[in-house]
Amino acid sequence: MQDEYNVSAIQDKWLPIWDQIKPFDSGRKDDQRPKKYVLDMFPYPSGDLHMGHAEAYALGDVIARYWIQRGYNVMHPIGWDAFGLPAENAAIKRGLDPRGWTYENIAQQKTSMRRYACSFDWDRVLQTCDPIYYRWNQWLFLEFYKRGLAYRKNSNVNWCPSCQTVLANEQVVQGLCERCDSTVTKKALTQWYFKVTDYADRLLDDLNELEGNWPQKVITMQRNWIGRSFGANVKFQIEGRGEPVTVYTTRPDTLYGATFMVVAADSDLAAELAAEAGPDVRMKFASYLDEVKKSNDIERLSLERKKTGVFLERYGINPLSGERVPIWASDYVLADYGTGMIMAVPAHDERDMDFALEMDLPIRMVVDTGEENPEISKVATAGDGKLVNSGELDGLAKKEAIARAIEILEQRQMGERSKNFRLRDWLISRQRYWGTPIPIIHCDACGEVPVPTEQLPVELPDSDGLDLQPKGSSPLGAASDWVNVSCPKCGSAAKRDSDTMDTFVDSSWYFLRYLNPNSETEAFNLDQAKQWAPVDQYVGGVTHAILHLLYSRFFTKVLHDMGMVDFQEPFTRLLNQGMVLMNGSAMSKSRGNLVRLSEQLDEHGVDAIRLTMAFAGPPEDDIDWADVSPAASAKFLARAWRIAHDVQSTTAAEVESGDRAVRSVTHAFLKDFTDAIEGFKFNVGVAKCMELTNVLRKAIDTGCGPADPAVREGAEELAKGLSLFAPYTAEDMWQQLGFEPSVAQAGFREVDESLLVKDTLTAVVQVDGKLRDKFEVSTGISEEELRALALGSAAVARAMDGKEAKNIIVRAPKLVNISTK
RNA sequence: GCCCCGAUAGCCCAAUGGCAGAGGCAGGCGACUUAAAAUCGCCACAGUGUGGGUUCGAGUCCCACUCGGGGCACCA
Repeated sequence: MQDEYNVSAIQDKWLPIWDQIKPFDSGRKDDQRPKKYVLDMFPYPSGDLHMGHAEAYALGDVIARYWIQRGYNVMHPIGWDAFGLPAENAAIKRGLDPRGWTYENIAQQKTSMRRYACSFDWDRVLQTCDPIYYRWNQWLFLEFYKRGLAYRKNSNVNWCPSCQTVLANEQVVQGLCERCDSTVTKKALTQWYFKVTDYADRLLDDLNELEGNWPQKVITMQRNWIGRSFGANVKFQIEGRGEPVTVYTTRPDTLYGATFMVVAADSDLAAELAAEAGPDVRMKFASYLDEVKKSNDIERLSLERKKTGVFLERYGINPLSGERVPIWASDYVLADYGTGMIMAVPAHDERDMDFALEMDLPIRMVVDTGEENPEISKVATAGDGKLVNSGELDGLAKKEAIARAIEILEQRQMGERSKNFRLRDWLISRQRYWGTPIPIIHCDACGEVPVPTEQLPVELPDSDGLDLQPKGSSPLGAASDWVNVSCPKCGSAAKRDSDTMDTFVDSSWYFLRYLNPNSETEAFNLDQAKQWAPVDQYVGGVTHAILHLLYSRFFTKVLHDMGMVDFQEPFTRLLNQGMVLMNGSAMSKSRGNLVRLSEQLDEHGVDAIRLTMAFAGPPEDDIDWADVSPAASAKFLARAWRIAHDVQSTTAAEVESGDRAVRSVTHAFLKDFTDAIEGFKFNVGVAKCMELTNVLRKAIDTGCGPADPAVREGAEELAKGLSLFAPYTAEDMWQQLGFEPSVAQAGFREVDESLLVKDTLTAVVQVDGKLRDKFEVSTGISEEELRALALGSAAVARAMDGKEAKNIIVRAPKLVNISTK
């Protein structure tokens, strides 16, 4: 046993011992402990771990280790989100095989993670690029397909010219590619989709159950993203067209104010309406459409941009007023929202107002909101008010008018109540190599034919000889041995679908795969799912607030409907950790402010870095590495270690006979520490450990001395508390105290409430809210006694300065407040 | 433009409506030492972004504003 705290020695010493005793094995059949599933978002293997990983895994580990310490059977697995573009791009750049590159990175990260001493169950590791994993992506895809939840359609999709692949809506941020920041363009392509919109209502409504357990921010972002609105579908007859067209509006009350209609320029309907107009219109429309197609989302969404459009010289008939309204085509109406056509009410909609002003179209106020008449002010009013100029709706308030308008439309069979979502279906096919092949075979005779499940997995062909350079179509198409197959239905020559799946498919259900990551016979075991799932605590960055979390929620609901899981939400609680910054900005090589994790670990030790991460502040806040001091963390750990080292009583010491004041501090620590950790206030938890350390130091040096059993009791609980942040140090302390490993499972002492009760405390007297006197009183003092004491105080009399006490509030035993006003 | 979160000491951060300070960093002083490091001890520093309000009492609750961060933003 060493006499000095030696960081590198204890790191080398404990790792092999933990490997042997496996304190974090969650797979024991006879385990009687209650269950807890703690999950960290799995990493992408793009090189070694960095500071951001170090923070995330330090915090997740605090939670996992806390519940182990509290006697739970904690499943805390890790794996790798191993498919995806970065591996492929890096592989292309270096002329390597993406597979080899990926597995090398995984090996390196795994080594780093083990050294970082995360409480992972290393028997549950998964890698999404393993056929044994992605086979079940394919199986799930086919199950979705069977249920009509996976389908192919042709539409204008987001296209990243740099990545040379399509993107899901969620992957386009401000018109830019989420990955590479290129400007995203549109392209008409036939692509695979998952029908998330079928689940839109549930995805929105079930957010209510997460309230309080997920960060409000994430819930709000998901609500915005799903974007449900209620309104009405309204039919307008079109002159010279047999069928009426339907428009969606949230304001059917303003129907009488509809002075024109607008159809999305890039919609089929616009093309049709233009085609049947005069040659003049056809020409103007064609050139306008050309321009619209050239512009990208950034230009389209620019606020300064003037509205543009073409009058189609066609007219619709207002179903309520019978009025004839002109139809325009414009790009400010979206083809893929609602019906791609709107009724425009410039008086009460800012966008329609802008268009009306631009094109000199009439404005008619139909809701008097009390603001200036929009016909004059040229400013649209959207608030509540009284309906005017609206026939049978006149005099009604907005809400009643909406209901009444829908009622009338329904009576006349010219419309009905309706709702719409901002959420679109999830585009899942990608024209890249390093992903899960879509298990469909295209046959000229039979069409889309699912690969029979017994033929799964459809393994990725070797990348040898394939050109992985992005070129707009999947590299797999060129793997002729692989792509050419016979149709499973009719046997004639057919081709495999050569696209691969979005990697967000992989991560949408991985938390269930951890239950039995090596199974060849099922995606996950249903009984195991009953036992372990859903995830009790999920930990990860807020960057996945929409994408990954929405998709996982969608998958969970589908799996629920398939009868495979008995819950509807995958992640019961969610903690979003912040980022690690340096001098106020994100670390990057190009900024020159990169802090290397490996160097930090070498310099200060694993425990000090982990502790620094936990102590820096609330977990959801960003950590500026310039503001924290890993050296100070190391110093504190040495100080804590010496406490254990200095203890002179044996494990047989009777704590009851120990110094009461020290014991009282230890038990208060147990209570406060527990509260802090459960409330995610890890920084406070660390501070409590420091406080206890300070008290024990004093007790040893100048108090009851190192042989007092109370000091041992305190040191033991300190080691257990520290085990959440600094596993090596804590384990070594535990050994210094005479115990066998592992401290991770030692379990906190029960809080002895009787030790928390104090005989006396300091009561304070305020005069008009200001502190004027204080004195020691018995905790059992009565209100009358305390009042008398306060009124008898000379300091209080001075403060009252002869004024009369108007009101005396007594809160025995702590406080008296005398007001004189 | 709309919505959300935040603002406490030189810095990072604590504080069930009840004494503004738990903890740390940086700083100062002292003990130990031949000296330094390490260690140990002690000290100082703000009245809580601004202005109102509720209350016996407000960092904490309410309203308005300023600044900072984040989200959404032609979705009819």
